[in-house]
Amino acid sequence: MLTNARLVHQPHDHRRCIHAALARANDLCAAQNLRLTPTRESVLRLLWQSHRPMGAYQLQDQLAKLSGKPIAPPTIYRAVEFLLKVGLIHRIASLNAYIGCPFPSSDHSNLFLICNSCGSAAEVAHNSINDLLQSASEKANFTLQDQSLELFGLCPNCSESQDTDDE
Amino acid sequence: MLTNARLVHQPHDHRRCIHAALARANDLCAAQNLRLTPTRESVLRLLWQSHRPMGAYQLQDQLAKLSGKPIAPPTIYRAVEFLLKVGLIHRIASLNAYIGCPFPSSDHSNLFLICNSCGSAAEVAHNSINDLLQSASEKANFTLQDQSLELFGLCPNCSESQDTDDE
DNA sequence: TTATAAATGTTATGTTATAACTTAACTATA
DNA sequence: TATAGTTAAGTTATAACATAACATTTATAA
Repeated sequence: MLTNARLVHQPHDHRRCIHAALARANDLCAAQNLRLTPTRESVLRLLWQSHRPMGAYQLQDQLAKLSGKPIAPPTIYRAVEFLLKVGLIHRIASLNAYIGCPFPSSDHSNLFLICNSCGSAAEVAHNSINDLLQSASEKANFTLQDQSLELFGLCPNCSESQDTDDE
Repeated sequence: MLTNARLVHQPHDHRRCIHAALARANDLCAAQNLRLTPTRESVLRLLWQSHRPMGAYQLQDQLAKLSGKPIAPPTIYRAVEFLLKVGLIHRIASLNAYIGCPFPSSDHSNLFLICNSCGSAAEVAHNSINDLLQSASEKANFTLQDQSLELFGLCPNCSESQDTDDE
């Protein structure tokens, strides 16, 4: 099982997350002869500013601030499209939002644990879940190609504070 | 395991699907003292015209045609909101679309098998999957509240024709 | 019957995403 | 180092999805 759940839900030196993500991105693009252009890198960096998914128009605002000039939606969507294709980020369909992938080079299908309270999203790649989904598909003669698995609830931090609030 | 996968992917007398869905809706609303108004019933009926999810603006077009007068988006979204709340329909997040629920009275969390080729969507409520998701959540100290599980691929019919196309 | 709540109509607008066309920047080859 | 080919980015407009806010109508029950 591959996951960043512990990390996401604990205090940590987040600069390391950002740094590692950018290093992985550089490696991955170099290996595939793809160009991690300034715009693409900026969008990736923005998505790694936190462990919360960001929408395209949030990215637009922030990139506009960073670059000091107006940015049009297609600029964002193109960068996002590239990063998705390479596997450096994921789309969270139920939020219309995007998040950095913590293990982009491993071929994995993923599950997200999204906190209804703080908005954090942790990624889990769980073989037994994927196997079970695969076998359920097979039972229905369904040829599985892609998946979007999003669980909503309370992360460890938020469910604790929820408990104490309720007293 | 509760599913309508067989039915969805086989030729069948679809009038029975529609009829049964409306009967269930009437029962369910009667039992809870809720009003299945003409608009709500029309939207539900439209969603049961096929086993493919429909978007809000498709519903708007069709309802306008049916009723012979223009329909504004809020009309659709209100009907959809009601039907979702009662559990008569589901939202498919990755498609921004809605589909009738084949077993609205059973408390279930669901998984959709969505065909990339014909657009059909079958619903599966699979205890072992839900248990596994629950236990994966627990392992991460995550309090599971809701889920959106959407599998994409080829339905039995379309994967067959795909095979023969490829020869 | 009238007060109340529930549902619908109406207008406007917010939010997310893409089409279509132009310009600029990189890359490779002669 | 020109030049053509390709990829990326800029620009404008608009499509597609969703909701806010307020007015009106319809159902229901006191």
